[in-house]
Amino acid sequence: MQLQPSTFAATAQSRYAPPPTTHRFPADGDINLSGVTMQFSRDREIYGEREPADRVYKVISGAVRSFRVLADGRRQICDFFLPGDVFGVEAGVDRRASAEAVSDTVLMVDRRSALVDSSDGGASANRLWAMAVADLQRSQDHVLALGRRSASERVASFLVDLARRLGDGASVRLPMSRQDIADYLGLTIETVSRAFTQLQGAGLIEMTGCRSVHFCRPHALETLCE
Amino acid sequence: MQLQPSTFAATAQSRYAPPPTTHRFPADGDINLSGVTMQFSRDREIYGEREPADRVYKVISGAVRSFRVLADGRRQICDFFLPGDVFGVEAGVDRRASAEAVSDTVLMVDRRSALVDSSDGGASANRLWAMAVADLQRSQDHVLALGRRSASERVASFLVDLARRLGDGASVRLPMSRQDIADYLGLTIETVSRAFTQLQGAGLIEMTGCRSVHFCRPHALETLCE
DNA sequence: CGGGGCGTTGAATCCCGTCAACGTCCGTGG
DNA sequence: CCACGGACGTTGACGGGATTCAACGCCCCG
Repeated sequence: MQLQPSTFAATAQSRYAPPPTTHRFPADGDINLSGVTMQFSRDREIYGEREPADRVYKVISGAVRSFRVLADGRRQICDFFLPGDVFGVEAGVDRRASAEAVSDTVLMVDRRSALVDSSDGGASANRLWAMAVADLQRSQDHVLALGRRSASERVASFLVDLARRLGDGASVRLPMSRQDIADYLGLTIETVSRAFTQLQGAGLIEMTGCRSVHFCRPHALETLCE
Repeated sequence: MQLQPSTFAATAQSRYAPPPTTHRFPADGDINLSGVTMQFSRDREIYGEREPADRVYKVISGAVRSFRVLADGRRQICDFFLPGDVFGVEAGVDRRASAEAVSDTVLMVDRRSALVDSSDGGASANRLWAMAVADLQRSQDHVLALGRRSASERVASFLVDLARRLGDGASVRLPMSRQDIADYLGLTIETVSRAFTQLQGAGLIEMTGCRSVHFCRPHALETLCE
């Protein structure tokens, strides 16, 4: 991991670049990081598998994917991190996944020890525990989707989750490509694309641009997710 | 949740009942529970979804499945807990999954508060955090398997994982039914069965009884898992 | 001997993956 | 200005792996 130039590289195409979003509700706002910010241009690696897990991050703007790859190149995205999310704490001594910037991204970085060895009588340790439990619950939702949902149901629950985290409840702007969505949902880009058109055909969503989704019947969409 | 009679019900068929196994390595032995033991006969509920998460458990003998079900009855097993494992800590105020005894099972139970509000300056909170992180890593392995592995690969990695936890490295005795395995791996019982015969046909395993697996080429089996 | 629980096997079906073609948008450069 | 190329997304045709539906075998037990 190294410092990036302070201006983004030209890899970001304006067509796909989302308007800069900043989390309105500082859900993890009580986590104080040192205030050092770093910028990562699209597809830039933040950390790699098996590297020492000595830093923690908070997303200021942009988006991050955490993933693992099998020996033959199959990739599984474990989670996306969005503005306001803290990540990099969910590890032992070494990383078990890689992390990359989905789009041009600004992160706040701190040494992990700043969170771990605090002398506040266990309060911060409790906070770390709560964060790990929240990550675990997200991961188990993921397991449920991958194990027991159809392609369209996976896409629907993905959209609902994304809308809760950065949408206004009626629409979302997707920060990631179809390939990223496919690798998160255990599908292929073609199947993801077909699921979108299928949900649109059912009158559940409307695509206003391939990265912008409007929810026509939010309740019906949530019903698909159990 | 209520106390079970001290003798097991007759639901356990001797044919499938594994020999009582007790973890030889007390991996979580530093977690001191109160010493109250409870017995659960096969398929008995330990706790249900949405119940208050006020107790923690440690498996003494037997096995436990943690699972969630969709509205239409599809079931996804999130994890199995084996002798030595501590579970029930991985929750917020309410349970997000149900837990049942896979076979006749003995648990040690304690109030969750006994672990959480300790006054040891955060040492126990750190231990809780480490446990949650370990659960998270297991869950992410699960995500990888469900998202990007074929049926045979899932069964292979399941066997390898199980052998590491309660086998002797060369063979395992499965505590759970084909239906449980299927619901853990996101498959059907028929597909699981075919994967077993396929692995056997490839000379990787040998079935000595449908609940007993011998590893003919352990290294080749692990290679299948990445 | 008959019945039920559990597991295996076979045949047909279906959903998703694979392969390919095409469309769109954007940037580049003649 | 338009031609060209590349990245990304969509759609269609086809094939394959998993599911579905069904039959059968095994074992235990009444």
